[in-house]
Amino acid sequence: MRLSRSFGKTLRDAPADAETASHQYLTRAGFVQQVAAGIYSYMPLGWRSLTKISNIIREEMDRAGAQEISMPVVQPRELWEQSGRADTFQPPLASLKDRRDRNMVIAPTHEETTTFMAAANLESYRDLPFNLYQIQTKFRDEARPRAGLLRVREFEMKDAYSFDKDEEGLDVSFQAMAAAYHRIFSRAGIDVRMVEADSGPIGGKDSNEFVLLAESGEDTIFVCSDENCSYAANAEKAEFKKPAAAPEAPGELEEVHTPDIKTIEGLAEYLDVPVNKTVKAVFYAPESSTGGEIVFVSIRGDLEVNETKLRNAMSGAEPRLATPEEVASAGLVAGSASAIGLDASDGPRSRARITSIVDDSVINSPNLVAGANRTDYHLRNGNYGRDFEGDIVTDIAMAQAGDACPNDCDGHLVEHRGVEVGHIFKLGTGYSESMGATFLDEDGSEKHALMGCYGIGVGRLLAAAIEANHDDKGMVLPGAIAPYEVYLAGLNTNDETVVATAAKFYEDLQSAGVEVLYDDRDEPPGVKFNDADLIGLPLRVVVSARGLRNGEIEMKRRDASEAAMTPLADGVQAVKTALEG
RNA sequence: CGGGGAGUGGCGCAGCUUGGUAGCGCGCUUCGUUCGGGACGAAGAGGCCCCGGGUUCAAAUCCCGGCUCCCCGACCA
Repeated sequence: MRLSRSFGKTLRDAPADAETASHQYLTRAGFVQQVAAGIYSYMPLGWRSLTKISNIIREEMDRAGAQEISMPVVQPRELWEQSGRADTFQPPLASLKDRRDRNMVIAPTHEETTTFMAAANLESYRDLPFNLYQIQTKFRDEARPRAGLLRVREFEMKDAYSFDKDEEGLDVSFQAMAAAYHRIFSRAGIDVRMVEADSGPIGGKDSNEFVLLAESGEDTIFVCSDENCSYAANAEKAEFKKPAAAPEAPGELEEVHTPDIKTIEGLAEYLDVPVNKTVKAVFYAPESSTGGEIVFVSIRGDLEVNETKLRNAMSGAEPRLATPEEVASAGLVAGSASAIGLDASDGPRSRARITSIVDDSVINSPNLVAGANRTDYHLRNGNYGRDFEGDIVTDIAMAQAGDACPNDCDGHLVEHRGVEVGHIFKLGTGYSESMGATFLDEDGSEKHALMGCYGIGVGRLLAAAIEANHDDKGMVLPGAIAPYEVYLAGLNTNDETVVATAAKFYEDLQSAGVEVLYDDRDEPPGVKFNDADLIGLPLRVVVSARGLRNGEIEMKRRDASEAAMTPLADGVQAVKTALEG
């Protein structure tokens, strides 16, 4: 493609409100155009990159045995009522009515549609397994799109759905997709980590995210520092070893006066005990609650509550911090509360409205300082089991950098920021039950198919790749996803020999199967070099009067600081060699 | 949804406090010169100043209402 004919122009200045590198460079290089908040058009260069990513994904999905299909973006709301997600999907389903007043939705994902398709064609265990995928537009009316293509409302997504007859089959399908994902990201030239993740409301037992490490990412992940240990997890999911306290004989419960002490740190200092010898109380309520229910969380003073883990402990109900009014009406004394004495069945602190959830850090820690449920008083020597109990005891603590790895190794957790570019789930039978995807098994019994689902955000992957690969001049695109392989610039546009030689070389490269963006514009060298750096193709080739005096052209890799001269006669081969290296 | 910021030629901005001819840089058009890291000269084109209402002789500027976009947070299978 001749740059003079390529639609779209480079911009010297980025829009002032573009803050992240990928947003700025995608806009300046003319890859995308913003249409509305979180809604973008792809221009020719951007779409070529997106197509390259899509093709890599397509090849690897096909290789993994998945079959490509295409499902509708606009679909009847009844499908979503059948699965039960019509009113629960967050962010809210975008809806519209067709001319016959029928309720339609704009699909944010396609579990319903795929399962509907599977149900109509699945009869026997002999039909299983199969895996269906598409690369297609999704719309999610996110509350806050941000950072260019990193978080948008409408986007291209590869979504695949596997169907198996049993758990073993699901494991095989799941592993096949994980392997395909590793190949896809490797071929795209980006370094991702597969991390354990929370499944969230979609449910299922296993879920892994593929995260590209980048400071501008929205996600926090923890990776074990031990090279021989593979532990890596999203902060929402991350576990860690909580060192057990030294065994101590339980002391006698003792009330102490703690005037004006409201924080754990203040309490620990005032009583001269380590923070991890205290237990703090945090009050939550189910998001939807207006009835005064309280979730009373007890966790060791040195730990913070992980609200995702808490949500799972609350059977999926979204937790929110309880309001001061709710806390007061439950008879709890903020700043001096504890689960000790929570069992009193009379009065406002009736257990009917209070669920006690205790982090497992508490049960092995003897003689904790706890609230006395009386303003300005605390208790020494609180012991789980003797003085208080929980309705639920589980891990609800937030991991922090430096915590011990949960695996059997000597490592600790190292914190990274990252962008989630892929997510794979084991769904189980939830959708096959609601949508009726059943089959007759070998023994003649009717069973529900076990499902998995597997997503990749295609545009986000492009943005993430730029976040991870750029410098202060522009993108440094991995070759496999760059819109072209070579940026060919002819300098000295007043020199007929240079122009003719550059044009000839352009034809020669194309004939040799090299994808070339030929900068044939009548622009000064500086403009061409800066645009070459901005667009970030892997290799820059310069034809100039200076070089041609020695019968040479110049080649420079985008990720290299030095250029090298090559005889023009060997140019095509030299370019091919450089692209492979 | 809570908090903050911003809407003026394609992009980046000034003008608004103190109402009175819309301005600058880049980009764009034409001609000439120039040609290895965002060249130079000359002549041009291009603006419902976000929208609606109000005040005023007069509104980009003041007042009221609305819309949009960005950032932080909440949220984000």
